[in-house]
Amino acid sequence: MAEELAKLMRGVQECVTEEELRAKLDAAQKDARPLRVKLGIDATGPEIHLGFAVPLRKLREFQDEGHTAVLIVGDFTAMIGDPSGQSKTRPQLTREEVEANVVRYEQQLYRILDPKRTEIRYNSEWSEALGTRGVLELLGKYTVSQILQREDFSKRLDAGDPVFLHELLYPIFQGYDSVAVEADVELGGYDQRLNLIVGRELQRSFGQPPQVIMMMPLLEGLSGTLKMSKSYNNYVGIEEPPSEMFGKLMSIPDRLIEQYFDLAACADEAKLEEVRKRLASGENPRDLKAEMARMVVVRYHSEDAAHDAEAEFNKVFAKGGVPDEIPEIAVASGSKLVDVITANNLTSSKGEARRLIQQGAVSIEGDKITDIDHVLSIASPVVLKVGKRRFARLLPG
RNA sequence: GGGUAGGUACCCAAGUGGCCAAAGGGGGCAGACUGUAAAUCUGCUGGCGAAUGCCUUCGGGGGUUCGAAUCCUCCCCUGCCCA
Repeated sequence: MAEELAKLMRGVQECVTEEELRAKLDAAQKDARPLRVKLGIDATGPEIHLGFAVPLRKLREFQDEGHTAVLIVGDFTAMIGDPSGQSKTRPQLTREEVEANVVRYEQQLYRILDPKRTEIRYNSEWSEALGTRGVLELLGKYTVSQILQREDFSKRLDAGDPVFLHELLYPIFQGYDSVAVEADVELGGYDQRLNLIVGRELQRSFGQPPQVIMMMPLLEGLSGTLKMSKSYNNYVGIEEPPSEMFGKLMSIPDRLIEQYFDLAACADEAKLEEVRKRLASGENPRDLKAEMARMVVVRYHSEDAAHDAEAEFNKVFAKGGVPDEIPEIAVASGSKLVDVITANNLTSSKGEARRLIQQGAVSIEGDKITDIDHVLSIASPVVLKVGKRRFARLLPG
């Protein structure tokens, strides 16, 4: 019991409150009633990334103790868009798009979660049923100043940026999900703090025992400036091919190494201590980074895949070699290099292709091409390299 | 409803008649170097064209002008103050 609690508390940034969690775990055991552990998923995009994997793994730990995972697809709240951070209005998705995303999401979810103890619910189910009267009643349970405590809003207000009324309601609806599914515990990233607390308080207003909330640390994105997020395109998807994953992980700034060992590679405390020591000892951070990247690839693919990915990375980037599998392009004799590059999406415009050529980023069989008007005549297959990581094999055709 | 400040490229943000495809920063890409796709330094960062060039882009429409992101006008949107 104490063991279970300790396990569940590991890696949690903040828990409100640990005592309540202990009591709930006790009661669950006594009554043989599994806890309902809620986690909201963002189905505005089809991919699960390493950052979201953090709370998902915690959810799995709950499942391993026999508890039930309740995943909430925020198709209703998606119409509002989580106001955390930005003032952007998110693109509104149709029901069909959201459902398609959820289908893709599910297979990814079950790489981490146990499907037998998983319940997936759409929050439109109860939010839409609320009706105008119900909404008003719900809104009567919370005050403006409570919502405005939220830093996102107060910052935007102070900065003179617009805050729309419907955004203010986002936390309320998200909180109401907890009431609707009678959550015992809710997990989330630390940035979800206020949303999670609202859930607690609404449950209280509805006469339910308030959920315990557990916040997980946020994983920083690849460029190290913002949290990992689909909207910033700084993420590693858990279903990305091994070499892609490995390469992306190798690109993180050095200062994120420990964090990635912890949150992405799931290293235990002993390992983290070792990493700290080795970093401090002046060991080449690259090797540590490679170790971390390997651990992550092993986790989502396999030992073999990790080996191959690393071998390929070394071959291509450390030694300037060529990846094993590259697209093949048949080139009619007399074609212009710029056209071939552009037509095959190695660049997004001819202008970009020319720029890259001028910058010395394009080579054929290792020979740098500097003439932007270069005309191709291919007698036998040759390797075309554009920038550091775009390759193609040119075939006579 | 009145007053006032704004709406600029992927994001933030300068520009207030021609030198503006539009400063600067971020992000992205590339080169050098290296320890890697880290750090650092440098360059590039709307499209088409071989090119003098042409086309699209400064909230939207209309207008003034040889010429507009910049001026006028109407409209839409946001902040702030007043009612």
